[in-house]
Amino acid sequence: MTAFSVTKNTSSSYQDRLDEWELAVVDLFLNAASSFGLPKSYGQIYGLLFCRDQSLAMDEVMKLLQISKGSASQGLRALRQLGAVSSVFEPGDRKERFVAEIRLRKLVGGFLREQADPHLEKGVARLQQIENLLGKVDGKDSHNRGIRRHEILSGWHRQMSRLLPWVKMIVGKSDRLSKKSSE
Amino acid sequence: MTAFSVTKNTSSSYQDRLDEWELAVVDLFLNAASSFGLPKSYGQIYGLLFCRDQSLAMDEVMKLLQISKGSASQGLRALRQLGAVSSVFEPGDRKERFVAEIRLRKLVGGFLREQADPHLEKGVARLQQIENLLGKVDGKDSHNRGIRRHEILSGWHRQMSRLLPWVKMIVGKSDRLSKKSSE
DNA sequence: CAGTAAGTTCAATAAAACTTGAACAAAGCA
DNA sequence: TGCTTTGTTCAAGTTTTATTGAACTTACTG
Repeated sequence: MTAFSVTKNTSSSYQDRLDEWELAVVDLFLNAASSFGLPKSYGQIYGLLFCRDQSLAMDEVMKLLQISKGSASQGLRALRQLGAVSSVFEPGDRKERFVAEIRLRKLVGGFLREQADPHLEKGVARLQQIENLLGKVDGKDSHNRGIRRHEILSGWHRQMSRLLPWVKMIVGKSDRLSKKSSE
Repeated sequence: MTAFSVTKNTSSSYQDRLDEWELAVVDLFLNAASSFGLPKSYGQIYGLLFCRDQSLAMDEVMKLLQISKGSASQGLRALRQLGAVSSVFEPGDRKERFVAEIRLRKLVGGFLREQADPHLEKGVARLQQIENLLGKVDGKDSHNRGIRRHEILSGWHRQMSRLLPWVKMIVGKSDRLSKKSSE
């Protein structure tokens, strides 16, 4: 709210404000992050880095997005863990600087690796647990029913396991027409 | 907690408690729901129906899961909207009864239709908005950068649009070996 | 019709998730 | 070593989201 109107802001080398289109992109990623179940601040940070050609350091991210040190630190760490940003060290500078990964295949791959794969693994354990509980069921009807449900869940698990590799394949394997990068 | 131990509970026709394996399944779906960004109660409700051969009415769901009327009502409605449960009316009974959809293809299809497709549509609008904002950028460098980013985002959008149909295809097209249903 | 059962709504409440910032560690530099 | 910069951690605070239950509709039923 209360935007300081349309100040030119074309003064010197560094800006401390985002362009309007950058704000829109940041907001786009903010929303995207929520719908992938990630904190909004992660989306903002990624969005900002996505907009920039130059790497940014943590304090610049904090200032530009007006988020706290804690959020910036945790967000950048998580994004790196996801493979969505990588860090670079300019020689003769102690600060760690960050750039966004813009290859969709990498982004999707990282997300699946960090989010989907762990769920599938937990799924195995849960199925096992259900199987165990089926051992000590009194009623025969319930036991049979349980067996059938366990079979269904196992089938689903198998199918999801198969799906993920396809997703990783399909994304990024498009007509490599336009520009060189970005996929 | 404080389970009334291993009471036989095989007495008469209706039980008011879940078997241990059923509790485990309900919990599995509770967790699954959270990780898909849906309220936990939706997962519980679906999980319960998934376990049962017979349809359940809303009051039975409430009692078995110990959730409120509001949660049950909203949960069942949302799940039906997602295509994850369907309702049946026993003749001569005023109550609406519910059963779980167990075909994975249907579940995934419904989820994508209700969750992913809307996001893709909103994406078109957002891209348009960014394009508009690029019209009124002062700096040439920023403008160019914005154009490039817009192209990247458009490419991503196109790829995601392509991916979804594949997902719907792949899921459920497995070796139709074991049982007849469940896919 | 009045009475009742089934289901919805939504403001209030509870629970979960995110963000903050001050205290803390780590490491370069003088 | 002491000073400074960079980055992490986490308890407390804030915001968001989900759940509850009482009041309200709807529509059977006698």
